[in-house]
Amino acid sequence: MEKYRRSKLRNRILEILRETGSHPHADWVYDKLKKEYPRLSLGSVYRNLSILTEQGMIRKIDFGSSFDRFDANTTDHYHFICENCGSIIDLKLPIDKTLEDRVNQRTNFKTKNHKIQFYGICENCINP
Amino acid sequence: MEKYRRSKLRNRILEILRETGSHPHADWVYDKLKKEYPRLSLGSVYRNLSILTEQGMIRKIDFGSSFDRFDANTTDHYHFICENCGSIIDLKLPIDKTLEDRVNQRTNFKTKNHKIQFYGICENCINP
DNA sequence: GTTCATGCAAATCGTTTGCACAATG
DNA sequence: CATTGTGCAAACGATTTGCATGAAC
Repeated sequence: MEKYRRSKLRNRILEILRETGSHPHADWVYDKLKKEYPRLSLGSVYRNLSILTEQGMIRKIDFGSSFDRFDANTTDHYHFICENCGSIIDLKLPIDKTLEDRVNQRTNFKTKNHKIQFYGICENCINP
Repeated sequence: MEKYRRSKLRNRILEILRETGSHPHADWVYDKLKKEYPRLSLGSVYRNLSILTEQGMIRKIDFGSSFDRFDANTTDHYHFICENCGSIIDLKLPIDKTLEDRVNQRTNFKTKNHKIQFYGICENCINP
């Protein structure tokens, strides 16, 4: 009971994504494959990216929600995102700047800042 | 040389955002204020949220880029985001599960996972 | 041959923008 | 009065979807 058939295009999209170290947009994939598949449509790229994501072959980089959220707490803080109810909660945890040191020691990047999101189940959803 | 005048609506939006601990969408703010301002338009909400963000009174919670990005590396890893060229780079840094312990100790949440994004300047942009 | 994948174009949806009028200073 | 804020509706841009045709099995 396979849900999806084999598709050359889908395999190729996965290949392309694996070859590049970057984290491209659908558009970039489309441009990259347009020469190879002159009749390629952007819709098919989106469809296949979504199937590959569902299959766990690739990941979408985002916060889960597709639209903008705003936060009146402008001091630096980490976020907890409840996987059940979707709410985002500010954490009182102190900011750990040593994490940035770890990056600076192991790479040639200059890190200035970082954000953390924790995922799990919030208090309200554990004890309703 | 003030850039913006005082606006009752904008003050009210800021108030609403400060009152709630959550991190609402524009839509939620709109619904919340619709009774108070029956002629309110969603456009004005967006405009004011954007002004408040520019003024540093509130923050937008996002990755900076407005469209979806995909990652063929499905093993857990942290990301480095270059503030100059915008590229997102996978880090080889080990995942630090003790961070989740810190959350679990101080809250009643059950944390299962976390993501980190580091922001700064990448190697290529430091030495072009 | 039946079912899923594709190209194409139209639809969708969150967000932005142009305009005429109201509010601010 | 000069300029910014607002409501309204239209525009925008990334993504999704419906439909007819082509590929997979």
